[in-house]
Amino acid sequence: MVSTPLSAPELSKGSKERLRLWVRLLRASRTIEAELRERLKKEFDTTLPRFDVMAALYRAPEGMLMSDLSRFLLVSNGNVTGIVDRLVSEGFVLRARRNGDRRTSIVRLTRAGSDLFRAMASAHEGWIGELLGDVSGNDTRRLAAMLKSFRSNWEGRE
Amino acid sequence: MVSTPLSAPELSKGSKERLRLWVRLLRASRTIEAELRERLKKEFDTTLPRFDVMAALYRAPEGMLMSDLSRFLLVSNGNVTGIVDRLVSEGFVLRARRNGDRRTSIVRLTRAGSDLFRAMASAHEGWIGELLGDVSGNDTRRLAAMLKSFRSNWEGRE
DNA sequence: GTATGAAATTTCATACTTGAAATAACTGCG
DNA sequence: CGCAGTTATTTCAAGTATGAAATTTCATAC
Repeated sequence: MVSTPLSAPELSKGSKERLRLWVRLLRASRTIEAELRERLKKEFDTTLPRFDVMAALYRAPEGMLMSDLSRFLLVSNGNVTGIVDRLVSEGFVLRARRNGDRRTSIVRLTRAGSDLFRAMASAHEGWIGELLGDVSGNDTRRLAAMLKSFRSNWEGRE
Repeated sequence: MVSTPLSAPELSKGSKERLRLWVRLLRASRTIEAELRERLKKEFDTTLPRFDVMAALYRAPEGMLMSDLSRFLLVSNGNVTGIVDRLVSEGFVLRARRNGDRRTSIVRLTRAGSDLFRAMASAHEGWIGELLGDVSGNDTRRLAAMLKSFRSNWEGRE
C-alpha cells in the first residue's frame, strides 16, 4: 500500500507486547542503576563503572586481560582502558606485563582494591535486597530464570 | 563478631537471589541496548539517546518542557540540554519560548523529526520483536507484568 | 629472517552522562 | 513595591562510552 519499506502493516505478531516488555525492562534497570550510582557516590565516593570493573576482577584473583574485561562487562576496549587507568592511579588495581606475550597486560586488584571491594559488595548486596525487596522470592527466581534463558538463547549468535 | 558495619552475617534472606536477578536484568538490558545502538547507528546514523528523546516527543505532539523530558527519560537536566541542542541543529526538534513563563521552553518535533521518528520506530519495533523473539508470548506478558508492579512499588518513594 | 597478517591494547574524536554551580525568571510574603 | 525563596534551564568539569585508527607484538608462511 504505502511505500515505507520496513514497516509491514503489523510486523511480527507479538511485537507490541515485546516492545512494552523492553521499555519496562529498560526503565527498571535504569531506575535501579541510578539509585546504585547515587549510593556508591555517597557512601564510597566511587562510580558504577569502577565498581563493575572491581567486581569482575574480584572474581578473578589471578587477573584478567583487558580484552576479557571488556568482553565480560559488555563495554568497549577503549572504555576499559580509561577506567582501569584511574583505578591504577588510585592504587586499587595493578597492571602486570606478562613474560609470555608482551602485547597483553594482566590486570588485577591490589590488596587495597580487594578490601575496598569487599566492603562495597556487602553494601551493594544489601541495597539490591532493599531495592528489589518488593519482588517476592518466587517472582525473583522466575524472573531470573527467564532472563537467563533469554540471554543464553540470544547471545549465541554473531 | 567482626567490625564491618553494614555487612550483617547474611543480610536479608533472599539477597543473593535478588542480586542474581539484578545482574541478569542488567546484562539483558545492556545486551539489547548495545544491539539497538549499533543498528540505529548503521541504519539511521543516530544514537539511542537521540532516539529516546524523539520517542518521548513523538508521544507529546504539543511538546514537552525540558524538565519533563529529563524526568521521563530518567536522565539529568544538563544531559537533555545537549541532546536537544544537537537535534535542534539537525532540524528535527524545535525550541519554542512560551509567552506565559519565560524560564521554560517547549520542545517538540519538527515535521522532519516526526517523519524520521516514524521510520525509526517501525524498524525499532521490528528489532525488539526479533531480539526478544525467543521469549514466548506468555513469558512476555508475565515478565512485563512483574516489571510493571516492581516499578510502581518502588518509585513511589523519595 | 622477513613480509604479511592477526591480535591486544591504546589513542583519538565525538558524544553522552552526572552533579553542582550559575543564570534567569517566577512567586508570594511583608 | 522589594526581596527571599523557588523553579527551569544552561553551563561546566570530570568521567564514561563508542568506534575507528594507530601501535606494538606475535605467529606463520615463505
